[in-house]
Amino acid sequence: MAPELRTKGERTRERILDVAQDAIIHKGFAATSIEELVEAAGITKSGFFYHFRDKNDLARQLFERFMDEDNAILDTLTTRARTLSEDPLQSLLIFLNLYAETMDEMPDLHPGCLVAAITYQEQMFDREVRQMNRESVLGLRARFREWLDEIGRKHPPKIATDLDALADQLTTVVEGSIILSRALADPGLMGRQMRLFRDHVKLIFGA
Amino acid sequence: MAPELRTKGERTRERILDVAQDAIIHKGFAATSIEELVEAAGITKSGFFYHFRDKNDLARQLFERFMDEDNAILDTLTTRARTLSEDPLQSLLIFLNLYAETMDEMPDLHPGCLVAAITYQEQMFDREVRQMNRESVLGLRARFREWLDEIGRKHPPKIATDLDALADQLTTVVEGSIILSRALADPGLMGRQMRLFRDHVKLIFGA
DNA sequence: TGTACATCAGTGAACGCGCGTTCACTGATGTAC
DNA sequence: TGTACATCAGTGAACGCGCGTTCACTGATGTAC
Repeated sequence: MAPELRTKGERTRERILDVAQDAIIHKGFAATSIEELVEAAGITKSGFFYHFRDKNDLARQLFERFMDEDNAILDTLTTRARTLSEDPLQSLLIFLNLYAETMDEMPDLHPGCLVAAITYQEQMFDREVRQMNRESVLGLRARFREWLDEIGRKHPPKIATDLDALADQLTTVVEGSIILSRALADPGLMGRQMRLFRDHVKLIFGA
Repeated sequence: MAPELRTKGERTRERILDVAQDAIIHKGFAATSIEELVEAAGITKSGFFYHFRDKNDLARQLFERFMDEDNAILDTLTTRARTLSEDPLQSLLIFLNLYAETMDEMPDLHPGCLVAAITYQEQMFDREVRQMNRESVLGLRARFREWLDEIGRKHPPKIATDLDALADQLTTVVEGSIILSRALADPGLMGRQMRLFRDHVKLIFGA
């Protein structure tokens, strides 16, 4: 899992993905030129095409790597939260706190920010990339819907609630707060939005 | 206020803005070419430059028109909600229902969708456009923060709540749910997210 | 009512630049015997 | 240990296309006298 060292080629490829991710999130896919990427990565344009079939191949590899990182972070936070309490409600509340802290600490690189970037430029990407985007959102929905069901069995909701919508609201808050925190240049906003969502969960199932 | 008829030039300009708004929201600013816009609008490329100084001028005029429409919709919904109840809490709850209905009815053209598009391509736009974007978000924040304060004076919150974050959460939910509903091709999602947010407001101030 | 001029709302051709992509080639490293 | 060959990780030059922008020009409409 620790991807240190490896071959020279893989390190170059990783460097291209790093600069590409940063550029695409800030400027969009179409506005990011291969020329600027290879300049930042310290190779030539033809070197780029040794690693990537074409520009959409870059998007695909980028999104794959991104989803893997994203899922790894969520898995880590889930495991820690489950360890700190055996009650599913308490675990979820701990998880949401950990998630909010993660957002406070790394305001630039949090999970989910590529989802919005891709969604808003969907015509630019081929079917495969759009499908990956869709699946990443559905994966999050399923993950939290199951957790909420488990909570519901132990702690029946105090208030009638659309649990599907509640599962989606986590993603909604993540994506929406990324946009707000960008527009206002306020990195702390994401954590505060996440904690407010946590309050709502707490009220529904009763702490 | 009813912008019927007018001159030939204004109608052409409006037609360009219409096709541009649609294209930019789906493909991003950089990926939208002037060529495709004028083709869709039925004029030549030089005709475009008669109406707009350059491409960023298009963005500026687009955003101005968009913010005006947006504010008009919110004003209408606010007025209707205030008329239907003199209690600020009841009015806000009515407003949120009306807003959710608006989202159900016009899933493509709701307020706020340009904010995200611009935020995710900020490097593409000049300072003026980015500043307009920022101000539109701050305007929404102020509008709801005042409303919440008014509510708080009549109905002290049952639960300690970050009212600044709550005011922002309305925008968060709007922007985030636009992204989710796009990614999943589910137009009803936005309304459901808005109603869930409404539940939270209701719980905080106690219905 | 007719004429002269001004403004409106464009057209058509041309521009230069930068982009994504290709292709023939190459030095460095790894592997087989 | 030396030699032959294969693969890796690129380089450098060239390509054609489409983009945003400019510029000289024009027919239709509006206004003044």
